[in-house]
Amino acid sequence: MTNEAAPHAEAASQAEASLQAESPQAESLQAEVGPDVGSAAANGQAAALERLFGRYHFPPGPRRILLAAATAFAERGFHATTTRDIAAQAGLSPAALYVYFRSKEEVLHQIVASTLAFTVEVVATEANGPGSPADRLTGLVRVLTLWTTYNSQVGHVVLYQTSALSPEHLTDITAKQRKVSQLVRQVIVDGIGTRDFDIDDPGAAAIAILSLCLDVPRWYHPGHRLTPQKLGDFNAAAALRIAGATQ
Amino acid sequence: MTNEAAPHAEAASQAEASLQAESPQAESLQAEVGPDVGSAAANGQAAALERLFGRYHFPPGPRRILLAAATAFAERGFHATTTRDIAAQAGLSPAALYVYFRSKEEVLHQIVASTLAFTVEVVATEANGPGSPADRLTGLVRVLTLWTTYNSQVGHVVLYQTSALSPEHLTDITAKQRKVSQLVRQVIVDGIGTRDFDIDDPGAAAIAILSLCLDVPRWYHPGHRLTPQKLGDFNAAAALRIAGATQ
DNA sequence: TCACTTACTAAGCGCTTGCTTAGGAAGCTA
DNA sequence: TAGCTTCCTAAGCAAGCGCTTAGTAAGTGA
Repeated sequence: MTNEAAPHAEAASQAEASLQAESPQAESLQAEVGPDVGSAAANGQAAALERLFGRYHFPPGPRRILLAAATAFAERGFHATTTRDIAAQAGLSPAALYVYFRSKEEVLHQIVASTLAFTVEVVATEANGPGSPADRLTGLVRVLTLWTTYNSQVGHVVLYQTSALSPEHLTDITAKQRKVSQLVRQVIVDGIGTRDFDIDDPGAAAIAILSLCLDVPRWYHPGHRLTPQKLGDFNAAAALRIAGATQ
Repeated sequence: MTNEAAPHAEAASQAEASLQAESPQAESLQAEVGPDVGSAAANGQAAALERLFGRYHFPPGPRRILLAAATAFAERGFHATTTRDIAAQAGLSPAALYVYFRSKEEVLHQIVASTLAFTVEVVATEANGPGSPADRLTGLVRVLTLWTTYNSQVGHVVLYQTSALSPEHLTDITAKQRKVSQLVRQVIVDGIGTRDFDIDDPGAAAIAILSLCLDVPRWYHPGHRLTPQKLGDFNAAAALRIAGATQ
């Protein structure tokens, strides 16, 4: 309340601005979805997050806090995580969090917003790519499945912790989530138009196909017998079947 | 800690015993999945919960607390809900909760356990029913979708709040969840055996089909343009397509 | 009438929470 | 060396938390 225009939340605010304004070079979006070859699966989650927060130019201090918070929020949930937990995991004092962020809730918002901003980029690239609607749907489902599989931890946060956001932040996040749904829906509508797909209700089909991809963080854990690649291929094939793709 | 064999947690313990021992007459399981005809959609969620807790013989006191807690856990999450919230919503004093339950965590466990016990019953009835594998898969997906749609609130709790359970309770709950997955998987395996279905990986197919049904509480809210019936039909058709049902 | 049971509540304890305030050490610039 | 900036911490406050203890009003059975 007394912290309305706190001078010390600048790093986060700058990053927030850059989140909206700047679009980093999209040369290798697909490569960035997953971990580097050879990196351990478990560590891959943290490494992917490090890269994500790096993309949006968070300085080292905020980045350590965001990384620690994302892991804790995923494992225990927002309300079960204390600011002391986050600070300890980041190797900082409890007060450090408030040097970079206005509140614990803002930490959550930064995590969710940057994750979703990247997701929208990745999905849009595939949805608006060249090729037939079937090709675009395949690419989209594969890349989204890879993303949720490799990043199942932060996926948990984006999907199941957003109710802890303030109303304003929730509006922002809901808009980004709707954007992803819209992109999927458009590919299906296009496919119906070209008679590549045969399905009555494109809205319901979009929801079902998104469910395949977005339900992953609920049950997947690193080391599952289905590798991210296998799961991406399976979901892509299942999506084509749901859409009634004509062979 | 000091409450190891508290005499006042008897109501819950008795209900827990009956939860495991007794199987109520399954005459009209399907009818019980949804609300009574004519009841408002929003109230239907509370009415369905009332019926559920009635099935498992919770006395009126515990029942009021379970109902209030289920609603609050669904809307705000376990950790964001206080015992005072629950008691106030139930019209009781904060201490009343501890007359019937050992802890707030036990309230959560009772909600999740009774919900899942009923889910297993409903799904098992469809999975082991008469008819071809395609008929059984259709019935299973339709009834499970109706269940998650009509009960999206408590669905939220069962699916996304279980990490707040104690290790012992979590083991119990995970076993029940696995039972549901097993039932779906078996129908698909049967269908592959009879050549009704054409799919390489029955495990992955079971996961995908369950995702259609279980992702519902994440996005569905009463009043959505897709009615529970429409959604049940759509998901049943989508499940057949995923399984590669031969027409 | 009186012992007993049922179904709760008033009051509050000990602890943890998110967050604030005031300040300090280390490094850079001139 | 002096002044300034950067990056962070020690200490603690007010509020709220889960849960306990001791007790009471309203029935019930003999």
